Amino acid sequence: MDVKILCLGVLSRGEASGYEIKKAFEEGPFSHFHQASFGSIYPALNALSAEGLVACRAQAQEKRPDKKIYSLTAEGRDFFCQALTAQPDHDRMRSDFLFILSFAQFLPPSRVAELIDQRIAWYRESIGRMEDCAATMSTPAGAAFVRGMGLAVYRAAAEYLEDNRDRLLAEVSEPSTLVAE
Amino acid sequence: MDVKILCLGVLSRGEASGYEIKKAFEEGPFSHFHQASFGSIYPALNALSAEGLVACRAQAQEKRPDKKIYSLTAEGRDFFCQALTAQPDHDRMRSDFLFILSFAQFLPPSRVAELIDQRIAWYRESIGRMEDCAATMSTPAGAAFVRGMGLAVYRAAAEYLEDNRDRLLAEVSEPSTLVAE
DNA sequence: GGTTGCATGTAAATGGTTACATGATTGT
DNA sequence: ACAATCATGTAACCATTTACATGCAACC
Repeated sequence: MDVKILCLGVLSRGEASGYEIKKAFEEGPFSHFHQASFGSIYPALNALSAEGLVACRAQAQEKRPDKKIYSLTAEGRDFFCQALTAQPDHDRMRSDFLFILSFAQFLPPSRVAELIDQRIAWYRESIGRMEDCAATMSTPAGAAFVRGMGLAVYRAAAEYLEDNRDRLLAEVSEPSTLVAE
Repeated sequence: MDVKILCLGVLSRGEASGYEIKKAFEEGPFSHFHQASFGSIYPALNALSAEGLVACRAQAQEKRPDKKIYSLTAEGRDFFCQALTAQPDHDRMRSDFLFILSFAQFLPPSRVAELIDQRIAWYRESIGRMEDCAATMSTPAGAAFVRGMGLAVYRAAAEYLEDNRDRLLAEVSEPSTLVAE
């Protein structure tokens, strides 16, 4: 499942420029489970164009580069639907936050507190954004379901951090309690 | 935060071979938020050895290649602790499952059901393994905290899928309900 | 007789990010 | 004055995965 398929997915929801596709991965409905940079999106769009899976229409703009608005062709839609039937790869997650935190005993407790507090704030902010998005935009059933799952997971993560923060701090501050029992 | 640091992290919990380090990412305490393959672990270990951050002791084995058991040196431990103080990168997650599911309306409902059921089974299995792991092994405070967070998140994900599965299936089976309201 | 587990390693290919190049407009 | 937003694109670089190479033992 490469960037080309991801672009087709964004375009299946309506025409868009490369710039707008990037935003879909940065802030939009895909932001919490996929990402792509300009350096991969623009070449992907050119390749898709060459393969006839997307159509490109240049919209002239004053004092800016032409905005290239891409849309799915019939072949592109078929290709995308077929790609969706493939068995999904395992999720890949890499969290330096969790890695670092799993060695909390090697860090000063104040740093552990800071890391957790930063992360809680980040989750709360993301949750807020996703709720706004849910309230504002009408979303197809699948996307709404996935957003709901993202919300459920982020809420669980934030709650866990809030509920267990102080316990961890106590444990890393007084390691004797662990050894004593 | 590259594979070298990840290896140092595993080794900070005790000496291990490359093969055992791989297992830590496959089944062990890091499996739900990081991964690494042999092709990256073995070169990383050689580089760390050359830099003096790990020591290597070959354990002869009959009819098998020597098992190379690595352990942290004092410099390795310092280096690792310093690396932990860096501000963690943003988590990167890529989930083809969520991507595909967000286009559920393009798939046959039976396939949507299958995808969700597979995923629920996967979460339940992972949760079981993590609970066993928690019951069996004594873990440092940080690692226990992180595992608890993994459990909380996986449970929330599995529950969401269980609770909302049928609603999504109804929506993708009768799209008229969405349009009608 | 085939797969899985143990055990290490290399080379090629992949797939992607980062940095660069360009440039006007709007906001602080 | 400086940063951010809009807008596209390329090239160099990077890290990692995949496939290959080797080989025995145990299990089914």
